[in-house]
Amino acid sequence: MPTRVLIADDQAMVRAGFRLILEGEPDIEVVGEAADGDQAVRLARELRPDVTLMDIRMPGVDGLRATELLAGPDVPDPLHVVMVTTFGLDENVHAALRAGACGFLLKDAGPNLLVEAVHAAAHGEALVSPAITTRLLAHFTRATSRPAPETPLTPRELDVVKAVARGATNDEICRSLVVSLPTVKTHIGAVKRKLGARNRTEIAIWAWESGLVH
Amino acid sequence: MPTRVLIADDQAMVRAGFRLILEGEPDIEVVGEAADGDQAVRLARELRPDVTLMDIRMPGVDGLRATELLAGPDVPDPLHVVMVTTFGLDENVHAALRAGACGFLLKDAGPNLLVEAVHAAAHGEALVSPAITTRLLAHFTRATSRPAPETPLTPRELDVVKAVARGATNDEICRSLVVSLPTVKTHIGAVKRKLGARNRTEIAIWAWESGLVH
DNA sequence: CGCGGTCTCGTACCCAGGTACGAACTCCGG
DNA sequence: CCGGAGTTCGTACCTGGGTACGAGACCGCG
Repeated sequence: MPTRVLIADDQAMVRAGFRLILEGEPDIEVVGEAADGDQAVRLARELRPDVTLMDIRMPGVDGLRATELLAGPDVPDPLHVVMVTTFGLDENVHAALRAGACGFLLKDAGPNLLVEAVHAAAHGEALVSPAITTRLLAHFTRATSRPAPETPLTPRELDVVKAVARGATNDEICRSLVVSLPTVKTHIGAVKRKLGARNRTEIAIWAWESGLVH
Repeated sequence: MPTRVLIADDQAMVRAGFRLILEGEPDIEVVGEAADGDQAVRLARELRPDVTLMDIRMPGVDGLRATELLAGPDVPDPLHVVMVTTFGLDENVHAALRAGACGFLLKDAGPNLLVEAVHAAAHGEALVSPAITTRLLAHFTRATSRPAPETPLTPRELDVVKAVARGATNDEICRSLVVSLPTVKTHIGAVKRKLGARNRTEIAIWAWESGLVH
């Protein structure tokens, strides 16, 4: 059985283009079109397509809200929504992922990627435009690797930093590491010097940025 | 001018398959093959291909180390490396991205994705297999979306939270928001109640987890 | 208009957090 | 064997953070 696709975009030319591309595939069937978010939600609920291609910017209810209604965290059986947009601004990407989208394509992505994204989404998997993936990965690696304090932290200091980054108080730390309170303060003082932090909150921030904790 | 590609995989059949797929494209040229990591590094340095397809598991120097040597953070002019593997274990993905790879494909990805990934990598952009992207996004959204304080924060409280998440002291906050110190304390008190935070560090952590700040 | 929520400010108090010393002990490498 | 680094602990002091009130001003809404 073919993959059933719903196209939601306010521009008729875009819808026609998508339909043309997708109907060239034997195992894809376009089951409907919507011109605004409201229509998209109603049609999607009625047709239950395997994949919904959703433009972000649409009159009335926009694609973001529509996606939330169809694939958001509170929806019982969420649909697979692939966001489509002309520009890949970061806020859009964040918001789209937050809303439950399982893909994010730029309109200049080319027919191949569109088809592949539909196939991936049909299996509940995600495909994202290369340009956006690049930024996503940058985000990911930036958030996952920032080592190098000029003078390295000692093992014990790392223990303290991790605890601070979890929001622990000095009292909790000294009990969890089985040392005295002055010891904890000593370590924290050393860490602050080494990292150039002015208070424990900045230590926690550093730990998060450097991927020491998740 | 065509995109010049180097293929590094210990299995000759896989190399042949890739070559067949890629040479079907008019604007892609396979300039070399390597059967292990050592060979891959030497060939890549000599040929300077636009894109290197690199298997993770290879005899001797593995794909991860080879990628580090070709695209790692300390390399002056890094090459574009796309990792290829049969299974997409998370540790591999992390390590590959850390090593400087700009793409990550599963071998069962299909010809289309392979071609698209090479095109993307040639432009310095990244394409990742849908199955892996799914997990990557899960990772991303898990780390980026934890909203829903039972009672929502007011705009002014959000201002304070952002400042706290930057590591600001109460004194700095009250000067940057042009209010008095007691006002800042009031807001922070309210935020702590709403978020169930025990101190300002936990507020900062919440802000980071919820994607309020980067 | 009256009500509720938000933002603002004040005063007062307490304690956790941070600073500044000094001083043991262990372990390791030159 | 000796020096340095790391870890531990102590005492004393000060500041910033957090709590607990109360209260006035503003604004939107029924």
